[in-house]
Amino acid sequence: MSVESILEGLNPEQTRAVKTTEGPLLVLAGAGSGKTRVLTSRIAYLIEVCGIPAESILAVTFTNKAAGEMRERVEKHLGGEPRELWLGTFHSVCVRILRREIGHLGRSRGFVIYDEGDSLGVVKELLKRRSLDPKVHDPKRIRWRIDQWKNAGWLPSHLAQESGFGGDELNADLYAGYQKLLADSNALDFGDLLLLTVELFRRTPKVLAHYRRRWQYILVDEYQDTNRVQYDLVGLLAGERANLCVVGDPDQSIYAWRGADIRNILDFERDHPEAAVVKLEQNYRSTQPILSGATAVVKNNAGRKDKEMFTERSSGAKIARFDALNDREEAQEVVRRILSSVDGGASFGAHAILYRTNNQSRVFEEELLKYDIAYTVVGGVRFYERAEVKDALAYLRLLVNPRDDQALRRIVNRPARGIGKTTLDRASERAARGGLSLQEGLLEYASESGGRTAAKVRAFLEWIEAMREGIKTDPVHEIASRVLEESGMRRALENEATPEAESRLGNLAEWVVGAEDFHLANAEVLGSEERSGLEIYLDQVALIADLDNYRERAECVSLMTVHSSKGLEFPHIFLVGMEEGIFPHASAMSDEDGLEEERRLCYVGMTRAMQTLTLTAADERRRFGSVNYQSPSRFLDEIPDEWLEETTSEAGRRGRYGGRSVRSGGGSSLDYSYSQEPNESGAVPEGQRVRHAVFGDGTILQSVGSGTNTKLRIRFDRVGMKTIMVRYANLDLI
DNA sequence: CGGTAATTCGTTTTT
DNA sequence: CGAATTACCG
Repeated sequence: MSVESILEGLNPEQTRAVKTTEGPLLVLAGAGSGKTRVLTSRIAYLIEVCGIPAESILAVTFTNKAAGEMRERVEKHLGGEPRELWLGTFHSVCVRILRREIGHLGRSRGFVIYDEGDSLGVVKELLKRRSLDPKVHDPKRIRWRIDQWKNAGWLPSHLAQESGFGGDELNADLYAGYQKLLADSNALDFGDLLLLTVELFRRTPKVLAHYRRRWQYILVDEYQDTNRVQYDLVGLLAGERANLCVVGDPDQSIYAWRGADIRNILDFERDHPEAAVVKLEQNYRSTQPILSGATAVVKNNAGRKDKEMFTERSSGAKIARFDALNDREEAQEVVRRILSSVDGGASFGAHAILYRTNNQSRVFEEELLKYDIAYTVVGGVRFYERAEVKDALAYLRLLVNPRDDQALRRIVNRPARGIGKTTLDRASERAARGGLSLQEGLLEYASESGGRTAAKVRAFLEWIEAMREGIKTDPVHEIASRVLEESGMRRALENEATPEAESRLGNLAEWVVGAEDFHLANAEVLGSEERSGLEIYLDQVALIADLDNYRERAECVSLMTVHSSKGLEFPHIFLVGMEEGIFPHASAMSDEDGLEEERRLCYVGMTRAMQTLTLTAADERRRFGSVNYQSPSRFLDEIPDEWLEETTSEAGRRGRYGGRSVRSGGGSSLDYSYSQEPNESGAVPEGQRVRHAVFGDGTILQSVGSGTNTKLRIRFDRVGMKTIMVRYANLDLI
């Protein structure tokens, strides 16, 4: 591969960022400025042009998705991915290091990774052992506090030397206890992965020297979102005179709540006085109104590093603003606009609905369902966090690590096998007293007492032991199906015979397929690895965020939080719920820092849009069952009129609300009830001609289901076949 | 012990 | 309002 083809199509600044390979480099890359392109070209340039061996390069991102995208593009440049190149998330890189080196910290290399739920379980267990009332000492808050400490780089052992625990003696003590419990279970939580890697490097200079020598070139993506531990980690690896390239955009720093410190990027030049700085200011994504509108908002932040983005897409629609009466109408209007955009030739997949908080997705989902529009929700209840999938995974975890108390707790009685709370409490007590794992506690209990329950416990433990046969060698999906069969999970769900159970079975089937995909994708590597396929699989799923699995499907509207949308782009963006208290969120409104982060978040959301951007707000919003009165977000006022266009809905004002002027008509409030037409009983004559507000006229072909869940298969003259819920659809008989 | 009824509780954003 | 945890009875 030639220099020319690597640099082809890059603008002068991008080229400079690629070619400045020696010494520290700060790339300030605005939204849509081709940052990923620069990073991947740089890797290709280092390898192909400078002749740097791939193993000397480390590239770190925040999400697996970003890592995957980079990997793909590097492959394209180089015609194959060099195996020795380390390219991954902070967390996955740390896991890889710890799997080799954690012995230096006196820990076992066979550790499991605890997710947030597991970690909360540990806190609860700890409170129980300390006889502390969870009502008084909120487990969630304690877990959060511990997590903050970890993000800030504090271990309990630092307590003596430092004052960072700030008089919070009880929590500091609980933190120590929490770490002890984790260690007893041979488990690490997310924070530990980073924190212990830093600790490892600090305590064993020999190990640090090894990795430092290896990685002569380090690249860090999204540097503005690094927290203290990540900053330390990068600093340790890069050393004094590092070829360290960090890429980021201070305006897109949106993770302060997770410990990210925007100063890491703002102070890069102070940390590395000899650093070169490249600013990428050309936006290749958005039209002028979108870019200008978004920039105008973020410019209201004080202490901002100035940066002037520009675009050559000077034409384009203004930013649309729509004020709805309530959240329902807001959703209806958004869906209506999506449909009309699709009528105009766009695909559903070109549209994304972005909101501040996950719970806002609900109304939009309902509306999309009404019109039978396919959609995907990113985040919310993630696949690997669904109860049944977590259960199944817990079985696998327990097979690998008998000391995984949280996994055992989860599945010991699922499906019900007569080992209930009391038994578990007794076992747990023994475990606490004798310093045993929960499984050992159970064993002790079962061998010391007779009776029916003890027999059941023995049977269960023996079964688990038997299941451990072959887990080192068998393909993951085979172990997975074995667990589903033999544990009785599958049978229990089948016997339930409810739609929920049905969907769970579906999820589990999908899970097994996923495991098989894993096996196939890694088949050639697995034999040569020291660790078993199952172990590697468990590492991987532990670090998967929902976004990582997200594949854009051309026919699907995407729904996600603004946070999740970072790094993505869509031709048409709907940024919804633009109201005080929601966006900016109430919890961030009291201090200036919080407000500025919200503003950056707003900037991130707006700059996802390529062609059109629609901002919506509602006057009334249902929350906790009661109605709240909302006022429009201050961010709306911060967009100059020149780029903004207020629009009203045609269809929304007519017909549906009986021609009432819903806005200025003087307090007539829209009720939430749905039209029940064609009739209440749901008995709809097939062949009946109907008129739909959006789809137009059509003929009913089939009626499925009964009561409020009746669905109609309708062939519309204009848009073809649709399946529609009677309960929701506003149908008129004609 | 296990299922159902009652009550409580909550909403930020996530690797 | 709805999910999730707890209380209670069979």
